[in-house]
This record gives sequence, structure tokens and C-alpha cells, in this order.
Amino acid sequence: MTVAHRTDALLAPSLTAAVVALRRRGMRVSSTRRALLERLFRAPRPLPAEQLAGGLDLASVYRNLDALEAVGLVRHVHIGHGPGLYALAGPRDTGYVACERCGRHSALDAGALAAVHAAVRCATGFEGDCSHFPIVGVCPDCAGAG
Amino acid sequence: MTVAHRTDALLAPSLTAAVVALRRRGMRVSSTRRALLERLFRAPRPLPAEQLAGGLDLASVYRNLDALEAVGLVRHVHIGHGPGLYALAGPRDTGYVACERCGRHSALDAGALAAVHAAVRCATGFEGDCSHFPIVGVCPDCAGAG
DNA sequence: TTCGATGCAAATAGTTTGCATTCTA
DNA sequence: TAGAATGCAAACTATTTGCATCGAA
Repeated sequence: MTVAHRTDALLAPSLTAAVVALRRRGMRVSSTRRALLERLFRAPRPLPAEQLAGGLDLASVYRNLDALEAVGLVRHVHIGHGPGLYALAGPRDTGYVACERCGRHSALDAGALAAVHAAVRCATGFEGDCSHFPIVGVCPDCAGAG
Repeated sequence: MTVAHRTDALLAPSLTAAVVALRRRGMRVSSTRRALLERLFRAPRPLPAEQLAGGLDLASVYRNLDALEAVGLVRHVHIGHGPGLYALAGPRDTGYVACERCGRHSALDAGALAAVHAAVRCATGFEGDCSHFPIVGVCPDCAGAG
């Protein structure tokens, strides 16, 4: 059984759609930005900026990731140590679980999210927000791989 | 209603107990280390190394926090952005919720933790580990303060 | 032909490491 | 008095910012 990198639909289902979305916002589509988008669409899992850069200027990559995230096309995950991991975004307001070994993340369905929120709220009074900072754990693949 | 900084017992309930625990491990109790421990016992909430240092050498503080954490007396929390936050440790294997605004954290009781784990496992197959990387959210105080 | 995006370099925050010196056990 | 811990300085990683230049719309 394989764990999907994304279990929900992308906000922009294709590179073309993403480009259209950007232009609609008045944002330009430079070669660097297009290259970054292509890499994001090809990425099998959330990746650190440095890995997404691969030759592109790191500062530009960070600026682009910020811009794309501000527009809602990209999301980043902080899993404790190590660099932030970036991936194309699905719809907001979902909760996520991220693997602390490989960085993959998976969405929680509405029921699971409600159950988590209820347990947390009831035990502590906290309002959990797993959409920006996911619950960290170990995915089945990594658990299996020891 | 006030949110407790720690809802569980400390591993070392007093400075004296902590010092004894260290010596039993063959660790020395220098003035810097003792000062750091005092500050940890006085801290009303998890604090960044820099704040715990306050005059002490930062490098030494980091080395000490690492050493104390290795021994299990201290635990640190990463809440996305910002520096790591350090606090005296309670018993392991508990789950935690951390406030992304003020850094306070609160333990999940066994029932709540089991509920969270079950929801996460069932929805995604992931094994959540909220003891090292807590669930991030907003505590009642911060939520109230807007 | 404008102004958003780029590339380079330098700055920053948080943390770690090297090393000679100090001090605890 | 051995070696753990310290303090200072320098290295390091991840990220941000300043600025002159370039290029997409």
C-alpha cells in the first residue's frame, strides 16, 4: 500500500491552469517562475527550496515560493528540524499529517479532522490548526522501512 | 480559566532532585548549568535559548540544553517559525499541544491522545507522534486575546 | 516602456563547533 | 588532577533583503 503525496485535488490542476491563475492576478510568468512551477508539478513529495532550485537562484526561488504561497498555489510544511518543505496546495481548511522521515503529507478527511479537533479541545481547550502546521508522525512506508 | 504550562508532573520535581539526577549520571554541576536549571524551574512557559541565557554564554546554554535533553530532564518544542522553545520535561510518551502564539504547551490525557492517534491512523495510516512534535494550535488565552 | 522579476552579494537568525582555559568531582 | 564544562570566536544552515539589471506584458 502506497501513501499518496496528496490525497486531495490541487488548487491548480495543471501547469497551464497555474499560469492562467497567475496572470489573472497580474503576476508575470518568467522563465524562472515557470521552471519552478514545472518542478513543483513534477515533485513526488514536498521538497526543500534548495532541491527545487537545482541551478535556479535560491533567493529567487524563495521569493517565488512566497509569492505562490501568498496566492494560494503553494503550501509549505515545517517538520521540526530541517528546511521547510514546499508543495502545490490543495484546498485550504483541511488538516494534514506529515511524515517526519520523508516529508510526505496526507490530508485528514473531515471526520478525522473533527475527531482530532474534538479530542484536543476537550482535553486541553486548545483549537488545533493542522492546516498550517500539520500533525507530525511516521507514514506507513517509513514505518515499514524501519 | 488559565491554561497550565505543564499539566503533568515533572521528571525532576525540584532543582535538588535535578542536580542529584545529573550527578548520578556522572555529569558535573557547574555554576552555568545550575543557573540554567534555576531559570528552567522558574520559567512560566517554554522559552527560547536566548531568553534562558540572559547573560550566560549562548553556546554553553545550547550545549547544556542538549545535555539536559539527552538525559531526559528537558524537552524542546519547534512551533514552525521562530526559535525552539525549551522547558523542563514531564514523563515521555505523552502527547502535547503547543500554542503557536505564546508557546505554551499542554499535555493530552491518555484518552485524548488515543482518540487523536486513532483518527489519524484511520484516516491516513500515519502513526502520529505528538510527544516530540506537538500538535500546533491556539490556546484559550491567546484565542480570547484575539 | 513600464514595473515586476531576476541574479548576485551581503545580511540575518538560530544553532553548532573548535579550542584553549577554567573548575568540578 | 583528570576531563567535563566554559567562554569566545568562527562556521554553518536556512532564509531574507538591497540593488542594479533584465524582460514579460
